[in-house]
Amino acid sequence: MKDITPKLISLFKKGYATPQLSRVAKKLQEPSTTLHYNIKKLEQEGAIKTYKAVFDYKKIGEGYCVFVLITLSPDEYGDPERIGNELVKHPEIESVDVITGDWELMLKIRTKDQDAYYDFVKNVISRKGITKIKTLTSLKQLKTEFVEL
Amino acid sequence: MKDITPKLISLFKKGYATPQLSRVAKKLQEPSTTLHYNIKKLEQEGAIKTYKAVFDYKKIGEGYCVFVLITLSPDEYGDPERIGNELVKHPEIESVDVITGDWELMLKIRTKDQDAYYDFVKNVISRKGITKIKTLTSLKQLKTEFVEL
DNA sequence: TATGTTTTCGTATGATATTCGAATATTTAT
DNA sequence: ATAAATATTCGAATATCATACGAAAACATA
Repeated sequence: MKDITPKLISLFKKGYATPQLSRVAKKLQEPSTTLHYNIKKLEQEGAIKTYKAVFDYKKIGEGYCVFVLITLSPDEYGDPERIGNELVKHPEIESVDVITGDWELMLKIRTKDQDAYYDFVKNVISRKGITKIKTLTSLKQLKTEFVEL
Repeated sequence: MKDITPKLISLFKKGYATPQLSRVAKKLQEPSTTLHYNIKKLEQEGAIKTYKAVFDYKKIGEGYCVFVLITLSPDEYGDPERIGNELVKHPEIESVDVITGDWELMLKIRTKDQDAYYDFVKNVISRKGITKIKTLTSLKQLKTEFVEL
């Protein structure tokens, strides 16, 4: 056994997919060359960043999902993007937003289980610059990435 | 002009893409037939829900992004999934989660601008069953759907 | 160790995207 | 308004690619 699956998941999480021209052509009843032209234009304009897979995250060992609200320390408060751009690197993090209101950053994180999340908090989130976090645990995901579950 | 673009965006938001076998094969240095077998298995198991595009949402007229924390009325509190499953239908909503803590539901919503969001709140969110909402506006998106921006 | 099942992977085939060029539509300049 | 430049549509030919198939290997089960 080669166990290619985790490698596939890792690739498809961010890309390595492509539009299915023939299905689109059938659906929209337009010539595929015209669609091709329009799609390439969207890609070149940067309107489309990538094509990727959406998973049933429970089935790929990432069933635990949380939102993390982050309060930055006074010295980091002025530049939330600095810490945000470090967090972005971690594969467990689905999204990072600088936000308004009572907190400075919002993360969406997926891990295997609560234990794995606790490790992640210890190793990644509990660092200088982050004063306090509030974790909102997802009990049930009804829709993600525009895809109904 | 046919203005196919909005139709394409609508389709690619949820699907109409497919794995790019040849690129994966080159990347992983594995025979494409073996990869094909493994990918089909993931799809049949339901581990992969769909393949879709990730956009630069500013460039497709959905630059305004917010997180909405929802407090349900006492009579709806026991079954947050009911209202959640109604919300799921709206194309502006990227994700819907039932959550723990001070609120019952968490939404991620994308609209053109603040005006469009206000309309959305009036028409969709301000309804019986939803007592109170707290909107956290995204000032800057650093990562979304596992894709760095 | 034998038997059934799953996984790998080459070959052949069918399906599909992409290129190209011409026609049409749209925008821009005068 | 008209012409010129540019952008978009789309059919035909080509090149690329995914998929079906079958054989061999790996793995699991008894």
